Amino acid sequence: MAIQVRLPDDSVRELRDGATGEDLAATIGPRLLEASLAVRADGQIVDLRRPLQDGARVALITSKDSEGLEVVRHSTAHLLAQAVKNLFPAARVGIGPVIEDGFYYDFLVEKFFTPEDLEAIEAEMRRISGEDLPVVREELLRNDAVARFEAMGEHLKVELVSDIPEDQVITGYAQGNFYDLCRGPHVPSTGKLKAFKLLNTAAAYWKGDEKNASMCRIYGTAFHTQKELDEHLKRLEEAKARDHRKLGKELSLFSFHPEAPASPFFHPKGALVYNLLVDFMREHYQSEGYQEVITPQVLDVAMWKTSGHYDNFRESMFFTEAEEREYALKPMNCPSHCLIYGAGHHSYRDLPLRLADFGRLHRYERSGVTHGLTRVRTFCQDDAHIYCTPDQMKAEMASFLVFIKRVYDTFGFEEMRVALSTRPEKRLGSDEMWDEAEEALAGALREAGMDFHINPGEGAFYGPKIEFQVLDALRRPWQLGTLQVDYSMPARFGLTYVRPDNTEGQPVMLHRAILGSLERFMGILIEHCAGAFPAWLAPIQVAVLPVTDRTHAFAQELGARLKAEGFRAEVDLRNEKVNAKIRDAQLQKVPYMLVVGDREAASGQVSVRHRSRGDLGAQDLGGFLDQLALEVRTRAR
RNA sequence: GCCAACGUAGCUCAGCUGGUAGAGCAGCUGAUUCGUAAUCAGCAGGUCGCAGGUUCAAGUCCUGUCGUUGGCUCCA
Repeated sequence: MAIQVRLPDDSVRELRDGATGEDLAATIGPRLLEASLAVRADGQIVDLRRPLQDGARVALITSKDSEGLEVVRHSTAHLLAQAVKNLFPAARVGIGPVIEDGFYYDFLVEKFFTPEDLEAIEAEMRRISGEDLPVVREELLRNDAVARFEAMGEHLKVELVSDIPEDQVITGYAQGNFYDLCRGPHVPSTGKLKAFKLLNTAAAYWKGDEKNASMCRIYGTAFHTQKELDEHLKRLEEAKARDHRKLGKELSLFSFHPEAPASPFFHPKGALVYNLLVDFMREHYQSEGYQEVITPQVLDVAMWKTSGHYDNFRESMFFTEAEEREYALKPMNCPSHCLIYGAGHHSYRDLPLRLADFGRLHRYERSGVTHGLTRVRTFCQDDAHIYCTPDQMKAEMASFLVFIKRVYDTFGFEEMRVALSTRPEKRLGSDEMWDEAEEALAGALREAGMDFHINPGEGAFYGPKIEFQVLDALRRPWQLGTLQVDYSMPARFGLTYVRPDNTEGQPVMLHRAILGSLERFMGILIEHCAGAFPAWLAPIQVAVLPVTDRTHAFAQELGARLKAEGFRAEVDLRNEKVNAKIRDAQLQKVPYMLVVGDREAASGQVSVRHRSRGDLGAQDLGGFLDQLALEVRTRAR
């Protein structure tokens, strides 16, 4: 008996019955056999030593294929578990899946692993890899699996076995003295695993439930080649260098203080950038037909009960009390806007009414979840609510989609990912309302030709939402904007408008933000541009650097001129060499430096240095001013 | 909130097994007048996050607490 398999180049190869991917590789060549990690058979990736089916389309996966990476990472997770069991026999293993940039494995241990432990574990992994142990798959009967893991004392694995559906084949993998419950597939032997690194430890609950035992999670990553691993590690270093918390300190943008945990204090330079971002949005609001409002910080709890926040959002709110009346700090602006809407009569002719608000919001975030500027307890959104008739909703959504694209483009966020979050369990309103709202959003995206995926159950309590993600310079995704449909809040606040036929209708409310939280956006922007803000946002746009104190007067004149022209300039009169002044301006990421010495004082010109383009030579001041003005006005990146 | 780690001068960090706190940068003063990423010298700067405890003696050990970090979970 023989079987036939079809290779990627459509050639057909005949093999003996029961032949495996390994056999196939061997028939093609020893080098391919050596390089093979797994095999893709009819679209599914399986172990190299699994028998192939007659007629299957097969492809051998080697380190050249990106899709083998998951197999490598998963096998490296097993390697990690084996090393841990060798060094810490008392450790009990949990789960060890592949994640976006690597893998992790959870261990139940008495004492948490230290960084030194991690090094020892990694060394042990290298030793085991050097032994090149074969990785052997085995199918198990349910009872045998339970008995086996019980005998090993791996009670967590026993628990996992019982969670496996009845109709599923249970498999285990052995490598040397290590045995693990696993679906696979895996590399054929531990020697295939060479390029890996353990990164850090963290606590995690068994099955992610905080009622369960806390385990020690080890994160690591693995690649096909050392070169790819090194590149990845370099990227991590780069991300660390761009960390907005570090840059925020270095560039004196903001600070944090225990007196107000997780609440940023913006220093003059940070506040400047912050306000420029607000100005930028205001400018767009002008042309997009938004009107700005200002609403209170502290509002009666009764209103939060009306809006539904009290029942659905209470655990994220701050409360206060005066004259025996209970108040809450606003976590959102929407109810206030409903009060404004409700303060007058509205005709269909008045709609859409677009109310924007840069009000400060406070949300109680549990300690431990906060992070720099990206997750804080007080922030401000480029928030707005659009009240419109059901007929107008579509057009409003469409123009918003154009608007948001334009804004992201300004910052160089060219790639956008879109997700539609649908009804959560805890929600207001009827199922029909949710059907309609979800369909409206999906329809708007389809008409705009935007691809999106669905996050089931992730919507806000008052309505479904579109979430807009951008990719930063390091291609890390960040969620910024949102567009939400809300029928509930207008109903709860009894909002109405008069239709052309003089009957009363209920407006639809769209919640929308583009930058999201200004705080968070600033953090993301800092990391995106590595602290080197585009000229229009740079706290200092021009540093004037006199070479000697003979040119101080000329430098000060220049500084005054720049300021008079509306630029943010600083003159460095310190008793330092020009090299030192340049260095400091570079470190502060100042876009332009004007080096002025005797030559410039005599000619009246300026020597321009750009922070990334270097020395641009001498030019007339007028030319420089025009060019900078253009750069600022167009918000060039 | 939970688990773990960390908290020393404005910043970055050193301070081994307990013996009475140190460097570089920044700052101040002076010298130097210099051409595209750090001129030299001197001075000053700390109740070692905070509160207890152990000890003859605590930055160091223990307990509590606050904050930060990495995660869990949640989210803009």
